[in-house]
Parts: sequence; C-alpha cells; structure tokens
Amino acid sequence: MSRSAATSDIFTAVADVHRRRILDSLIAGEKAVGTIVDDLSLPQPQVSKHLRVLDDVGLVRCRAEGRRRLYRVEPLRLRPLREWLAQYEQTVNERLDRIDDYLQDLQRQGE
Amino acid sequence: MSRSAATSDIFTAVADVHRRRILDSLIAGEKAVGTIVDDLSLPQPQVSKHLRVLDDVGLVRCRAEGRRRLYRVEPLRLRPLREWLAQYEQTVNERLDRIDDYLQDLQRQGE
DNA sequence: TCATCATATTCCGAATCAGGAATATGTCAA
DNA sequence: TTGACATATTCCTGATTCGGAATATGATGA
Repeated sequence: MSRSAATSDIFTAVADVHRRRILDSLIAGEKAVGTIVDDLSLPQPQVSKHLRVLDDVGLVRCRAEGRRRLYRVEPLRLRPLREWLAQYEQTVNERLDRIDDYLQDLQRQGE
Repeated sequence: MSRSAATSDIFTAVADVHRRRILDSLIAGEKAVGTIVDDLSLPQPQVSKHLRVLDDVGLVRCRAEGRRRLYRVEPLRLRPLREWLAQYEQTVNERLDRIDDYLQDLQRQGE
C-alpha cells in the first residue's frame, strides 16, 4: 500500500478524475454542495464524500451559510505537486534545447 | 472506479510514491533496472512492475543494451499534469495579490 | 549447450477504494 | 414542534491495487 491514503496525500487525492473535476468547478469561486452536484451531474453522497477527501488534505475549505455549506478551493495546497513537477522542468527544457539545436542544424544544412 | 487505471492515466501513475521515486531517480539520466533497485532498495519485481506502469503511460522509455534494459524518463509526458496545474496558477496569484493588498493596507494604517 | 546474470511475469492474499442505497444530522420556516 | 431542505455518514459490494514469493523469459559467455 504505497499509494498513500487519499486522505493524507495530495497526489492520491487528485488522482481521481471526479475530485479533479470538483476542484476545477471551484476555480470559478465558492460553491454550495448542491451546485457542484448540479454542475457535475454526480450523486450528492459521492460529491460529499469526495469533498471530504479534498478537505482532509486541505485542498478545499468549507464554511457554513445557513443550511448550505460553501466550499472553496485552496490552490496554495497544490504546492507539493507543483514543486515535484518543477524538478522536471529543467529536464524538459534541456530536451527542447536539443530539439532546437537539431532544427538549426537542419536549417544550416538546407542553406 | 473513477480513479482511472494507472496504465492509462498519468495522474494515477504518479499517485504512487514509489513510482515517483523511480521517476526522480531517472532525472539524473538513463538507468538500468538493477541500478534503480539498488538506489531505492526495492525488490526487483516491484521495480519492474512499476516501470511497466510508467511505460504504459509513456512516462518512461526503455532500450535494451545487452541483457540490461535502460530506462529514461520522458518528462514531456507530464504535460497534462502541468496543464491541469496551470489552471490554478492564476487563482494562486490572485490570492497572493489579495494578501499583498492587505499587507499594504496594514502598512498604510501603521504610518 | 549450459550455467548465469538481468529482467519480466504470474499467482496470491490483504488492503483500499469508488459507487450505490439507505439513513442520519443539522438548519430553516411555518 | 414539525416538516422540508441541504448535506454528511454508514453499510455494503465489486473492482483494483500493492507487495511478496516463486517462476518465466531472454541474453551472454564458457
């Protein structure tokens, strides 16, 4: 069980496509559970359960307003993911540089 | 089963910490399976299985050299992850701007 | 060809997870 | 207080996953 529990690991939390869609739908702004349910056409219990997972890892925050609960995304919490990914930026750039060099070589040969 | 099969979805593929460590260890460059096994102190069959998953989603590529197999990371394949994450950059920046504004307000009040 | 090295695959059991249905909790309004 | 609304939780099941052990495949060199 090396895929850590979704409830403690951002990477696992965003591995689920429904959870990603929920986060995506919250980019537009704070939303009530019912709104998310309507937007994504998912059963309400599922949405609540996914929101719970996202809340446990801190990717969303919740506040109560009357009998509704408004959730918002907490994008700063994506930082570990961003940082992990950043390790590969350089590697990508090096490859693109090599492609650039290659294309320039081709061009020189054509002249 | 909305967490798509690891073999078809890079989000799920990188959800496993061992697979991330394997990818990380390949940043340094092409490596044979045995080298990864030594570096990460994981059983060889597990490494092979994880490499298979990573290969299925295109995150690594393999070439044979004698009886060894050399794997390298394919960072360009992380693009969907990068793009998904990019959606949240703006949201992060907006929040930071708001924090900035707030701090400036504080400063003005202190003057 | 045979033994050996390097890697991949298969089979198994335990754990985890997502989804569905039913139900519980909590809040408002009359 | 009661009933309706909004959301959360529980229970269950099937599917998937990981890890371990054993074994299979494939290439090399004697």
